[in-house]
Amino acid sequence: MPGMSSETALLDRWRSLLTCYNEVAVNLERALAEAHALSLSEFETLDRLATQNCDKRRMQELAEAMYLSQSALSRTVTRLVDAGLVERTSCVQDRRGIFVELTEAGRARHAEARHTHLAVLAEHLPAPT
Amino acid sequence: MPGMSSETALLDRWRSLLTCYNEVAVNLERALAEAHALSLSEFETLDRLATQNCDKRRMQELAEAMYLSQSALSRTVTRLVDAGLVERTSCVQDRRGIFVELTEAGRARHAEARHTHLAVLAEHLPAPT
DNA sequence: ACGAATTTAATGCACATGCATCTAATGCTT
DNA sequence: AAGCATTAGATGCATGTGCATTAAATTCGT
Repeated sequence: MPGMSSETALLDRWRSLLTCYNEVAVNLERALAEAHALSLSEFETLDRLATQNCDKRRMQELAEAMYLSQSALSRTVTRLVDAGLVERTSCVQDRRGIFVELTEAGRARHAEARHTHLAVLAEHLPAPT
Repeated sequence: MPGMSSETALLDRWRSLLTCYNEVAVNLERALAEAHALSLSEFETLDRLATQNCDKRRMQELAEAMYLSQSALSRTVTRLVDAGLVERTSCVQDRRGIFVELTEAGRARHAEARHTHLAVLAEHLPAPT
């Protein structure tokens, strides 16, 4: 029966991807929440802002680099604003646009959380075969 | 600076895992919903029941093999029951336990959906390097 | 230059999930 | 045998997400 073994190989790869992803994601989520009061989405948002050269990003640019819908990102940013970690500033060139910018507190929180992030990856992300 | 390149390698692997997982998961979710009115969790639940030798599983056994909390699984099963795809039958040996069992409709739905599942994996799961 | 179409981001809504709790049944200790 | 601890699974609750819609600003067509 042709294609049989490639089907099971495909399923195996998907299963192992799923296992691996969930293992890391669950532990990241827990560690970031406990140690830094951040969800994974929140950390990823801060990380995009801290990592890219300029600390000021349009919502849309942010959304493109992330695995969140536009609405989910909007609310994530709202939570970060409420926590004092980012600020929204409207953009003069196109007044529909919104800039999101790290605050000092946001930069500091990200710097702390980065270590936890790396530690969890080192512990739970299996080495490449 | 020691460990520097391994850190970026770690981050790169995590990013690519994330990208890959999201790409596949989003497409699976959409394809299964459109073509078979199933969420990924629902499909995975049916799949566990259809794949394991006996079609009758305790909630707990099911939960162990899945990436869902106990409560999420309980509600997923409730949705599948409402859709007529599985049945709950209580277990005589231990009357706290609940057996979950595929119905004929459930078996049929899984058989159809399996093809969609494989097709999406084949299309979106990158080949191993 | 004016109006329609498009784009940006926020919001109402429905819903799936996890945590904590609850109920029922079983096991364990004395 | 009685009582306490444990286990199985369901449910209340809070929350994060996506879809569809909305409001405001910009762009395009004529």
